[in-house]
Amino acid sequence: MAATIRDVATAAGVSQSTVSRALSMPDLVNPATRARVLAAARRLGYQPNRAARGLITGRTGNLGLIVPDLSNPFFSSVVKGVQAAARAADYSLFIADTDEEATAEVELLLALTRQVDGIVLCSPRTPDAELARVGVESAVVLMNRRIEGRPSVTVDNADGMRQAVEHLAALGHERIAYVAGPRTSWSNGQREQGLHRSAEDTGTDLVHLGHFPPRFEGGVAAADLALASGATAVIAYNDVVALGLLSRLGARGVSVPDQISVLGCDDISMSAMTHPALTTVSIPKREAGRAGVALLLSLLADTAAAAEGAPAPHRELHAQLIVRATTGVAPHPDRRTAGGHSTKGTTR
Amino acid sequence: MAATIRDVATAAGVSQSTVSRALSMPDLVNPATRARVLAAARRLGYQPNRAARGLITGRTGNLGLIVPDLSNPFFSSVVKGVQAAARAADYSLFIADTDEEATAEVELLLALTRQVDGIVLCSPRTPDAELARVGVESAVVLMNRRIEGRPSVTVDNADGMRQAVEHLAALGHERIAYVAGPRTSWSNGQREQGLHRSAEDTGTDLVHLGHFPPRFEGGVAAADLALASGATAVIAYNDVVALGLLSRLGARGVSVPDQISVLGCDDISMSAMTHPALTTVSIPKREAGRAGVALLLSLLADTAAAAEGAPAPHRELHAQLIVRATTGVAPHPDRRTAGGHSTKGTTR
DNA sequence: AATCGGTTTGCAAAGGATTGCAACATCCCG
DNA sequence: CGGGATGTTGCAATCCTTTGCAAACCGATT
Repeated sequence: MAATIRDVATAAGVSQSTVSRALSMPDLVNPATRARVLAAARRLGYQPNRAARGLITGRTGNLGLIVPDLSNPFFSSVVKGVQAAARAADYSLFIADTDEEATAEVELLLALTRQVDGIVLCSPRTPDAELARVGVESAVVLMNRRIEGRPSVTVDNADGMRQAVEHLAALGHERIAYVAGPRTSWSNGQREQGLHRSAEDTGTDLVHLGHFPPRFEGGVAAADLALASGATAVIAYNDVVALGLLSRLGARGVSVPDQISVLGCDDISMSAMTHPALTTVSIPKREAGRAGVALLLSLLADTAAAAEGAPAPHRELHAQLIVRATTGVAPHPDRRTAGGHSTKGTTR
Repeated sequence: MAATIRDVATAAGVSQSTVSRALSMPDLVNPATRARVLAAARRLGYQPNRAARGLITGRTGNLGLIVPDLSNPFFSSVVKGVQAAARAADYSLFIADTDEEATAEVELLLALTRQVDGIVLCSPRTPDAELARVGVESAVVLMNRRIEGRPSVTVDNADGMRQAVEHLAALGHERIAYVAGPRTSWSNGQREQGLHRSAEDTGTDLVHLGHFPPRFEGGVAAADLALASGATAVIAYNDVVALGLLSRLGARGVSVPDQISVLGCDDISMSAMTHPALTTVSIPKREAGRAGVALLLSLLADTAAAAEGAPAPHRELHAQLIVRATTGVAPHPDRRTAGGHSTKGTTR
């Protein structure tokens, strides 16, 4: 069927080795010969057989990506970044979705490892200890999760939250509710810490509202709690949750931002388009994806350095508050109603 | 590093061939031997090298999936269905996103074909003629696109639209606008045809509003045209567009469904959660994904039949109207304002 | 005891590309 | 003109599995 390297060799009147070299180590063959080989290869539509190459090089030319939920717009953006970077480097990409199930992560990791050179593990929900225990042959880059001694790409969530809190404080808000995401989310932990510190620094009250699934319905469920908490502003774990909040608030006839301000995180594309448009802490999703692949490729390039216990590379991206229309000056104090438990400047 | 079949053979005291057979053609080896082999394999953590196997069998054990836009919730649901089915059949899945660019489709198709046994091509934007010209070695199943002689999975869009129009007609609507999706979308064409016919059958006016990108902003842009058209109900190409419509209508202070009814298509998860919840034509997305893989696998199972010009298998799924809160009885005639061009019972 | 049918097993040949090593050619310098 | 350095090319081994074919083995029949 498909042309093999032998066919090209015959057509060009050289040996297989010369063809191989002409294609992958161009400066080792005579320019004239190379031209002949390239011409023959093109004419025959030759494309090296990946399996055969992989067999001898031990490399697959594939990368893997594991995400908690493809239908979460945050992750689909990350996927796009990973995809673009992988394609640019001539790698193919296996994508797997764990449906937010922690057990599936390890399973997929093990299943994938044999077929890829490296894996980007995005926002893993598996506990540190267990994750550390899993030994995989392929290089693994963590995303949105920091574990000592492991390469990773993260976002400065704490700083993002600081920007958010300072913005709200400047608008006169003195009591802010946080709608927490999954307990197993590292990013959520980082955000809580950042909020905690910033609340202390700015002298604002922080109300912590339970853990909610990072989906629209999570926000819907949290809205009533947020209202009852007496907070004049709500920061949501992510934009999807924030949209859920807005929806429920709208349904209850609560005006945003006049009666309550809402602030999201991630900056998914829909956030800019709702009415009113959502104020949010923007995270460079595509960039994170690209950075993850870049890190992975650098790891693959010198496995030597990796084995030698060079410090695990780490890349931290910046988060940026984007002020749109769901945040405004705090309503006059006597408009607020009390309720919800709170502690001055603490997360719980 | 990893154990090879030789290691297992040595450990079990048999030849490589016996190991191979014990694992993949169990009834060809003596039960006692098989047990010994299996034990050794497990002990050594042996897993066959996919590249080596692929080299000789000519199969990769991989499937490919090409979709226009991963961040469109419709497609991420399809992806989940495909993913689940592929995993269940012990295939790995390459996923590629074309960013709604038709040229990328053929490119990806060609790049992927060498590394997979089969490809699900979802909602391709490439014209029929060009698509027919591309010869790929791997089996290809079309999804949301019907081309004579090619295996495909589709949804009965026309029937879905019929349900939508009949629902609106029953509510007293006499003038319905359709916000069209991409010109290159086959589904969009099917929906237009279905609408056309149903409009004639029910004797309602149909206003065709240009082609819009199948995204939120498409709906935002279309909303003003819809209002100006004098229609009392709008059917959107898909839910995302419908959400855009709702957003803009809300911003303009138009009440849904009192002043105008809105109807989407796809039934993405967010549609059930907006306020008011979106009436929509539900499409079995996951099921479509599963069906695509099933078709692909059946094709792979008997390539003989395929070569013999057996009729290309086709599977058509049913669409189902889900009435929620964005459709209501038509406003009293004199409330309406004229405008927009229309033709009784036609699509253009 | 030789033969036969049926299982079970091993040998060895693919499959397509990469790569260490050796061979050869060429050229410069002494 | 010989020797060494440099630049090109080919040979052949290697990666790990699968599989056609033949050998070995078994009990049973003639």
